[in-house]
Amino acid sequence: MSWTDERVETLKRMWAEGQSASQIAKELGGVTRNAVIGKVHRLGLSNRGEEAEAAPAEPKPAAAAPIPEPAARPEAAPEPAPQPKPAAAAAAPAAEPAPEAAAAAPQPSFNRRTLVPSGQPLPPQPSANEISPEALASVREVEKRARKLTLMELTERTCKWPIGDPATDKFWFCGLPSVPGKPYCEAHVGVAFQPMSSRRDRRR
DNA sequence: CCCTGATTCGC
DNA sequence: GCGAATCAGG
Repeated sequence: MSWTDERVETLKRMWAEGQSASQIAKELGGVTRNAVIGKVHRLGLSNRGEEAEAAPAEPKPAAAAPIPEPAARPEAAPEPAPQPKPAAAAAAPAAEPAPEAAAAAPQPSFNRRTLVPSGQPLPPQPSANEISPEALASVREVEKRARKLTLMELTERTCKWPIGDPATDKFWFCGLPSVPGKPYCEAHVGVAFQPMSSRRDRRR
């Protein structure tokens, strides 16, 4: 790979957006973050964040903008794999396209309980649905050991299951090691990805 | 450990 | 010019 005009432009754009060198490298492909950093320096645009600070009230949308929305909702699950326990297999993750919609998380500053739509609000409470008792017990147990990370501290390998009430300061993310390829830890994957079945709403 | 960017230096 | 290796830090 070489630094074609197009690639350099992408580099500049992403760097200006506050993307990290590794993220840019991943996006470009064929280069490492070192290459990106090296290029950045050679282009002389190291000092990022200084001037040119036009509008981005939030330069870093936390990588892949997680924005978890658990709540047993298979249809909207990030992974189109309703399978409960696919059993460890294919160790090779293969090239992940990583669509990264980068739709800069709207992340409105959680004001008073005003928000929280009526649809799928607080996922922390695995409540209502019929989830295996073991899974529920596991979640409640694991939530006690949650690392209590903030949105910014989440990475591709930390559980993004929200715990607590977003309307209060008693809110954080699980943060335990996530299952490779999944956004949640073992326990939360168990309640997040339901086999889809049951729960046919009775006429209504 | 995971991740950042910064610098060096052989190619 | 390039970027792996390395450094320095969170």
